[in-house]
This record gives sequence, C-alpha cells and structure tokens, in this order.
Amino acid sequence: MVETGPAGHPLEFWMMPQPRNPESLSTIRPMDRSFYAGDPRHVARKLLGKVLVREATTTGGRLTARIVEVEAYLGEEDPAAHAAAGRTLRNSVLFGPPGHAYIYFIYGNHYCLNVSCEPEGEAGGVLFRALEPLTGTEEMAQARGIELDGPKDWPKLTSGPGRLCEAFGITRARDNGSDLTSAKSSLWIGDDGYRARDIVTTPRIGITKAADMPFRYLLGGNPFVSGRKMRAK
DNA sequence: TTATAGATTGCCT
DNA sequence: GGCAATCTATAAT
Repeated sequence: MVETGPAGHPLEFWMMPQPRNPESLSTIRPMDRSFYAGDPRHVARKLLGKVLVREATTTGGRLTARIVEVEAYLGEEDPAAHAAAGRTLRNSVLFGPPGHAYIYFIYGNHYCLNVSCEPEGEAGGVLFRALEPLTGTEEMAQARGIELDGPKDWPKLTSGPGRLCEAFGITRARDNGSDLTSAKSSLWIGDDGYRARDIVTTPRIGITKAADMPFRYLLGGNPFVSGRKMRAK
C-alpha cells in the first residue's frame, strides 16, 4: 500500500520541487509539418511529451507546459468528430493543412484546442486534454483566476481541455487557424528532447457517440492527467 | 425562426 | 455523485 497525498498521488510526487523545470527547454524547437500529416491516432501518441508554448504574454514571459493527455478525432467516418457532418465554417481548419490550431467554444463557457492532422483536404485532429506546467505558472494562475496554495493546486492550472486553454489565454478569435509548426507564432508546439514512455490507451472522455473507441492517450501515472480520478489505472 | 445537444467546469449535497 | 451555468452550431419547424 503506497501512501498517497492530495488528489491520490504518491506522497513522493508531492515532495518533489515544483514545477519540474527542465533545462532541455533551451533547445526546444518546433516539429515540421510532416509530423502532423498522418493518422490522428499516430500523431496523438507522438505528441505526448512534447511542449505547448505561448510567446510574449502580457508580462513578456513565456508559458510552457508538457503534453500529458490527448485524444484523436478522425474524419467524416468518426461519429464523435466535428468533421463527421462534413466541412463547415466552424470546422474548416480540420480540413486544411496539418499542424494548425482548431479551436472551438463549448458549453457556453470553454474553449478547446486541437491540432489539425492528415494532408490538406482530409479531416482529422488531436484534442489537447491535459498539460504539465513547466514555466509561467503564476501567469497561468492569474489567467485561470485562482490562487495557488501549494502543490495540491497545480493540476487546477492545466488539467482539462477547457482549463488549459484558459491558462494559455487561448480563444477562437485569437488562435483559430494559427500555424503551430513555427516558433514565430504566438502559440506553437516544440520538442525539447523529452521521450515519453508508458503510454496508456483508454476510451475517449465526455462523448456519447463512438464512446467505446480507444482513442485517448496519456502518460501513465502522470498527476496532471484530467478526470475525477486524475489517473488512469 | 425556434429548439436542442454539446470533445466542460465548478459548486452543491 | 449530482447538476446548473451559459453560448453557439446545427437540426428541426
């Protein structure tokens, strides 16, 4: 029996200095467009461990957070995908070239971030469900409108698709259609050399159609994975 | 033109 | 564990 701390994570984790802030970020660089041109299920697995970057925030800082949970959404053959009903004004980014941000507004309150996959003309995307904060956590807390009172509050920043967008200031007006393959973009995705291991696959969360398809991927045991139980298995 | 479901979150018991 | 909040794209009159 392992002794656990807040949120049911091993006490060992909460004893760690937070945040985990790797020097490897100094060598971070974006992946090229071909990285995103394949099947969303393949791209999703490759994205685990990569880093989401927001440049030039209000205070001039840089927000970074590691991708720890994603879901794949296919094209018109996937009933749960926004592309299921064909191309519309809303989902047109999914049908465009790969490596671009598709952002939608849901439940009247929240934005969600996807990256487009498959070659231009074919729909597909990966939903970002949870991140592990690396730098800029105070700004994230400010954007989320919460106070950080110790390690137990860390997952409140970026654990959940709506939360991570709020933490990064991601909106449809600002970021929909942005190129995520260029470090010149305000928002982009980079590789800092981190290599994911122990990738866990589960059914997608929060959907009713095709709910049994195992297209959710996460870093096993990572405390920043979303969901009430916070961890899968 | 009106109705409704939705890739969520936070607060309540 | 249950449920309201709150907006919009899309389906149904």
